[in-house]
Amino acid sequence: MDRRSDKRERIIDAAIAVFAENGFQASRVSDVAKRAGVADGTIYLYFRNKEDLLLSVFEQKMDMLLVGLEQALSGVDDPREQIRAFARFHLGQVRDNREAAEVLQVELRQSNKFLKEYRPEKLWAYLAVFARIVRDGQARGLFLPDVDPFVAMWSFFGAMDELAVQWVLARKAPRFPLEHAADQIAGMFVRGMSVGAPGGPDASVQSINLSEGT
Amino acid sequence: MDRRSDKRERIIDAAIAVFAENGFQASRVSDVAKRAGVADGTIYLYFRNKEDLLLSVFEQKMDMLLVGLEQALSGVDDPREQIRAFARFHLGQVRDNREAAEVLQVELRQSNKFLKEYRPEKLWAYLAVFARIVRDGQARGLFLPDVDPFVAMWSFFGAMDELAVQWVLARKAPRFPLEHAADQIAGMFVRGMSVGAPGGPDASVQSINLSEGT
Amino acid sequence: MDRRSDKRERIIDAAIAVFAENGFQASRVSDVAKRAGVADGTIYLYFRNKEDLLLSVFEQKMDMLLVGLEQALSGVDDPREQIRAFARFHLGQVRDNREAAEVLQVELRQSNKFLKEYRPEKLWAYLAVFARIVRDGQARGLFLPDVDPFVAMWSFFGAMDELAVQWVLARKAPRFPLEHAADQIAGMFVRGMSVGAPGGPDASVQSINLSEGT
Amino acid sequence: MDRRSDKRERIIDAAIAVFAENGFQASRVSDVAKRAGVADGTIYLYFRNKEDLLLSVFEQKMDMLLVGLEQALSGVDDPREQIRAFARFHLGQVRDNREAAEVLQVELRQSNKFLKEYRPEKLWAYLAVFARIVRDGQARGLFLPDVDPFVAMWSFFGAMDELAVQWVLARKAPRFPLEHAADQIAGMFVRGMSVGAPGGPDASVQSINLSEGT
DNA sequence: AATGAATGAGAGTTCATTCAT
DNA sequence: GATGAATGAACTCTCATTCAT
Repeated sequence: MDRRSDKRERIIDAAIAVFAENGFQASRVSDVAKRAGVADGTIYLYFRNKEDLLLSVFEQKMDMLLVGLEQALSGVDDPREQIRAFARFHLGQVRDNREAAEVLQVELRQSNKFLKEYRPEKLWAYLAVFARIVRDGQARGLFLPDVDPFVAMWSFFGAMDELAVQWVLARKAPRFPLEHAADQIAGMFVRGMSVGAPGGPDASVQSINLSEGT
Repeated sequence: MDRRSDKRERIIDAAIAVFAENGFQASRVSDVAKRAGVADGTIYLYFRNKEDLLLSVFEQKMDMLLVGLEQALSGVDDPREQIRAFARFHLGQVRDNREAAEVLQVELRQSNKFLKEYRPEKLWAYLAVFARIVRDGQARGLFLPDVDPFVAMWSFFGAMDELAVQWVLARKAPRFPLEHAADQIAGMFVRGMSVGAPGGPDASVQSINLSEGT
Repeated sequence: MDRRSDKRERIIDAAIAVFAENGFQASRVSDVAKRAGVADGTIYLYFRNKEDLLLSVFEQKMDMLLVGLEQALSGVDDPREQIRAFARFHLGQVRDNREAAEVLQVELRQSNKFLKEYRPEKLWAYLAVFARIVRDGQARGLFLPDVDPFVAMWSFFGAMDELAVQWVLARKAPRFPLEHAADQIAGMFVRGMSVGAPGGPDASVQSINLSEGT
Repeated sequence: MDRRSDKRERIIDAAIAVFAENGFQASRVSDVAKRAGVADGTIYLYFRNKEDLLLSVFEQKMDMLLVGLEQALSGVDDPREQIRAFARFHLGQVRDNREAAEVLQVELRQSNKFLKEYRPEKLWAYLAVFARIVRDGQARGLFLPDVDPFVAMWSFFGAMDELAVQWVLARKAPRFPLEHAADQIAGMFVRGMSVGAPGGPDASVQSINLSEGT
């Protein structure tokens, strides 16, 4: 099992590199095998098929993300700070693991199965952390009770993901600093959810905030 | 030219329907042709290849979006209201053109060319409207000067896009109301950018805004 | 009919140029039409199909060759001189009409119909001139009676044709002088057919050459 | 490697049969595969594409020709006899391997790549044997020094080739005996190159032949 | 006569996956 | 477990030809 997991790991690493370089569709299983130093058929001893290999990359990286996120948030108590830490952690991972990020951000979307059939429960678990922070902040009276944690969670992820995609796609142009994006996004959502925030003229959602001043 | 553009339109409409039903990869050009009521070869009189057909769907729909957006924003003066109108318009379009949205949200992302080579200038023009609103609001003293319009623009789009994807992908589950998501997202960003917003404990970005009023 | 033949001519000329540049198979009828300045469909008012167009090029050029050959041989009486004049004329045409030669030498062979079904009667007429010269020489006692005019005719044509192909194919390399080849070939066949020629040690064919010796 | 080369051979043999029957263009790769008893895709494990398969037929047959030619000439010393043996061998091969000859004589010529890009080095090696014989004969004083071995070589090949084509193409008509053609061609070239041959009246090339006459 | 938009048949090739060794 | 040769299904695209105008 030691050798087994070793070979499995090598195949996943090879897949990340190959998929990041050519894209999922354009990558050949035989290229992954060659890069991993195994025979084509060996891939199928560890993965059901090509798509399963891609999903396994996803699962493995999400496991790492989940563990890393817990560490990044441990010791941070204030929900507003947790949001900032979340954004910094997530985009820091994108920056530090560009190939893996490229596969997750871009290539994963090329899998029909991923988009239409697969239930990315590990992504949900990852984002559930954000929803929990929101509810926590609401319970503490820091965040507006009208904020829908479900919508906020996907919005936050969508914002980070889109910036990550733009950063990854900026192949040759000088990439903008992801830390800056992380702080901007975190600031936006923290202010956007915080009690005491001013709304627009007819900000019905924030009806509660009318009496609040600066 | 009348007949030409007529036929081109029919092919694009057929492509949207077929791609939405089967997915881009699984769709055969001959199916699109059959649905459009033309011969296979005719497709290639109007589009370079299958992928060009997909990208043309994108271009055509973005043209419609741009025109619609201008209308939706015309007569709205307050930047905060403009953001709300933007969100409602965008997600309203997703709701009212589910097939097209499915193609743009899901299938388009599976095109390597789109992701890696194509420069979606019409999308940039669309989003530039948001950046302009942000700058306008900053000029009027309504929005925090520290907000980066570039990051805000992509965050806003990412948030809406992610919600749209989740809505489109919720094939069988009861879809949540997109109007609700639109208002939530708009409120989040309006509050998140507005002067007078409270920040977190060490909200360095907004430190400047303490003395700013509406 | 004046305009007709004018347009027909323009199409044939365009076909020669296009076929010489791209090869017959790779040439598109629409390219010939474009070069001739007519619509695609117009081609089919003058030629049954693409292959008929190629064969028409052949026929037209063979007509010109036949006329030219008669002129080149007129006034030449000695069969040995006629052979020399034939070779010079033929390879001179190749040199002076490289595009047409290229089509005849190379592209024509890409037509299955030409090779397998078409009976190139004009080529036979052209070569019959050579056979006639041979028989004339034999009647005059200049050429060996054992020489088979049929074999000699095709050998002569094959030799010239092969040299022409090599000259045409030598696209970039400095082409060798065709006049030299013409004289060499003519000399070879004249000597090879002439009475009094020495044969090999057991030259059974030339049993007549009693005086042969090394 | 045994099995590999075995399968490669089977595919080439199948290709010869199929190409000879239907012509190269009209033959389907799947037909070759079926005849060889392999799957379509297997063809592409041994050959880059359909055209490469055709060129490989050429290479393989040329290898066989080269070996056979050496054998046919071994033990023959007199250059005049060698030329006769060459012609007999070559046309004997055409007669004994009609299908292969048909492919080489007719179908190969329809390949643009063969005609315009491919450098048929094996053909050159084959013909170089002829040029060597000529030079040998000249060195021995048997052949006229004015004969250009390059032109003679291509002329000889062109003559044999043309006769072979005519023989192959005479699908229904009773084929003429190739042995007769071989002897005729050999006799023609031997006499045409031999010292002591009579020339035409102004046979400048043969200035050496002072004693010409009947 | 001339046009050129429309037709639609047709096959080479790739590559994920299997399975005998 | 590991191999890698063999499989074979699947589909885009081209372009000669037609025919309504």
